[in-house]
Amino acid sequence: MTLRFALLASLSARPRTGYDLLQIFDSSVGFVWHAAHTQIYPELRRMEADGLLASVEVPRGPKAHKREYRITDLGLSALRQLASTPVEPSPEKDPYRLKAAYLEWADPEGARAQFELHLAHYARWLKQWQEMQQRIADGLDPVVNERLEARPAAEHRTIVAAKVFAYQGMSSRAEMEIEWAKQGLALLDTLAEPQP
Amino acid sequence: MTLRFALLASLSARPRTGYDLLQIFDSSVGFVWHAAHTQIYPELRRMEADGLLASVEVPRGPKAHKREYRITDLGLSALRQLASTPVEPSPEKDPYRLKAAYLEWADPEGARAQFELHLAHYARWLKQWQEMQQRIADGLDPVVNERLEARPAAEHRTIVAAKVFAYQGMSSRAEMEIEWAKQGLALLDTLAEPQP
DNA sequence: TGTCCCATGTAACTCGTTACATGATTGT
DNA sequence: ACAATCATGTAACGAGTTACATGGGACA
Repeated sequence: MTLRFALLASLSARPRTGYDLLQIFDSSVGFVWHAAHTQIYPELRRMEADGLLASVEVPRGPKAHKREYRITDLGLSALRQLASTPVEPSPEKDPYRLKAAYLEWADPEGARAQFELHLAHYARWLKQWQEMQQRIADGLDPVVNERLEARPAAEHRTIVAAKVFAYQGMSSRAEMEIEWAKQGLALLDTLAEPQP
Repeated sequence: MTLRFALLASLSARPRTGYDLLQIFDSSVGFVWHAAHTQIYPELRRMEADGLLASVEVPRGPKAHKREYRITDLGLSALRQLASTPVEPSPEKDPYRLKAAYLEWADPEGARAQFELHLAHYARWLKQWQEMQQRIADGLDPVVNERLEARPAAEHRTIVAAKVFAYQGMSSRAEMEIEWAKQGLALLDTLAEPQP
């Protein structure tokens, strides 16, 4: 259902091909919800079968085609419904904390490497998310700008605020993860010291 | 693989039945990695087939039985291997931030209800995780204590520190989520005000 | 005798990943 | 000519959820 929501939301700005959506899932939206082409293409066809999308074949060069999907009225109401229905957060499944809980079974180098990977990963993404947040706030993100053009001016404030708020949340998460990984490395140092 | 890790780790303290593990997955370990009985029972059988576990049938009453699993040497080395091998964090899939990014499609009450649910959920769990952390630090958690009894005293410091550190991470996550949800509610208030 | 709790299962389905494939177009 | 990019697909598998099912044991 979440992929569906992401696709409906992306297509609510303007019609796009599966490939266009793939690009978006490798950048903006994909910074929050990743999906592979092997999942996107079949899902688009299913959504069309369900009446949420409609598609046209667009020629490209003399022989090739691409298929462009637009959201239908049914799709729009599905999007509004998904967006408006609160969902109970699911039971936690946190692979990093789980692994950390059984740290005693790891050799020290393995444990250290894990925290360092964790740190590097979230440091890298923190940068991405912060840049994205800045870009949107400055009105420089092309995907968001396309959306603004398609929507009435009265909505612009909300649209920008929502996107900035989402990426801000991603950044907070990253900062928390970085802090935690640093504490993990510090913990390994203490555990390496001989006991008093 | 993560469920396997969780099961191996749980069984490294002492032999247990599927039902025992279920209890644990409804409390301690399950506060970090949730799993249902429909997933646990078949996985235990597969792990036995793979030689990671061995089981015996234990009578209970005159007619009924239960099956108790213990970790084998192969299982122990699999556990050590899983614990020691660093894993690259996966691409982000964050349903909360995704939904927030398209807040403009939600009706205001729906959006508010979502943030309130989010807040209540993580407030509830923050309490659980903090209590668990305290209980372990104070040597009062029965599951951790069983583990300590089964392992040499030299490891005790590491075992307790790892568990406390994991639950500390869960708490940090919860605090971040609570803060974010509060900002979301505040954002909805600003958006409800008329523009200057 | 009824109601929990103990204890374990199957089957169908959804979601997501990985591997394998194909062919046209654009630019150097 | 070749490489990179555009564009889309299938198939097998693994992980996880939901629904459906069953039966014994303990205690009031």
